[in-house]
Amino acid sequence: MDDTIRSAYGKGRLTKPRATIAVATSTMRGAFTVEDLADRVREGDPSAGATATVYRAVTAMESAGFLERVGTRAGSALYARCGAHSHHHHIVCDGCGRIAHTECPIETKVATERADGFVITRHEVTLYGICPACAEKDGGS
Amino acid sequence: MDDTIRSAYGKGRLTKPRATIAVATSTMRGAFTVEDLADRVREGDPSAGATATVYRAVTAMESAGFLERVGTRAGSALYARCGAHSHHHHIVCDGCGRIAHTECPIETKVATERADGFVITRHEVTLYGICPACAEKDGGS
DNA sequence: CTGCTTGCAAACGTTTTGCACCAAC
DNA sequence: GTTGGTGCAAAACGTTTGCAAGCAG
Repeated sequence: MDDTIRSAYGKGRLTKPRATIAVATSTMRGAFTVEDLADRVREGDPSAGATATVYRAVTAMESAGFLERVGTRAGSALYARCGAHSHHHHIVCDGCGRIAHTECPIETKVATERADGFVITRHEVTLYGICPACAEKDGGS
Repeated sequence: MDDTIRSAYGKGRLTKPRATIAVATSTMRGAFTVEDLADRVREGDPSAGATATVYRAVTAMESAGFLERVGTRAGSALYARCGAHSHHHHIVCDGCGRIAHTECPIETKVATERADGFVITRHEVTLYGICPACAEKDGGS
């Protein structure tokens, strides 16, 4: 766990606020916004978690491959920790933010070669839905 | 062409600014941001094209199915006119914004049924790349 | 006439940045 | 001691909204 936190920022420095922020990511149940994460950080340590710091930490963790941007909700970017999987995409629960992974639905040749003469360099695929827990909670409604 | 413009806003009113804005959409070569469109509108009629008006017009045209949101670039929403195709997705050129269409790569059963127990309600798929023209322009570089 | 649309400006929420201070290496 | 990280506040960004005036239907 400790080495996990150390890896969160790649070769960046591991300061106390950064450690707190990295730990906070593991307490988030699924996808979260930067503000969600900042709130969680402040719960444990009100002196830490300045918004700007959390934004910078999230950017650093994303660069290090520790976090992934998994979608958007109400104009805010959603992030999540999802280990070192290979190329994949995400299913984000509109109810609770829980995420699941899916394999890339785009055939390799389409994704990296040509489509209509375009050379595809990257793609974004995000699915949104309702997770089993939220489906059960909402029940018949 | 005239009836095309009339259809742009569905049953909304067709005012002069709105007509100008609708015409401007057809002069855009591919995907464009709202600000891009507003600039184009102002080129022809500096008195028209207040940012708020263009935003409202774009929203109205999107509701009417005349425009589609096709992706994101540098934090701004990208829109494009793409006729009345059925369900499809877009390939956006990172060079010039030109777009192409692709069929949905997500099998229907995955897209609308279940994946990891999630009930998928919607999905976003956008490909980014370089169009043939931009590839040629950049040439050997 | 009615009420949708306009333009302006101000508000909004998210994210970024300038700066002086401080702590990790 | 050098460099990168922190916190604050302010700015930047795209976008939305309140309002009085205007024009389409």
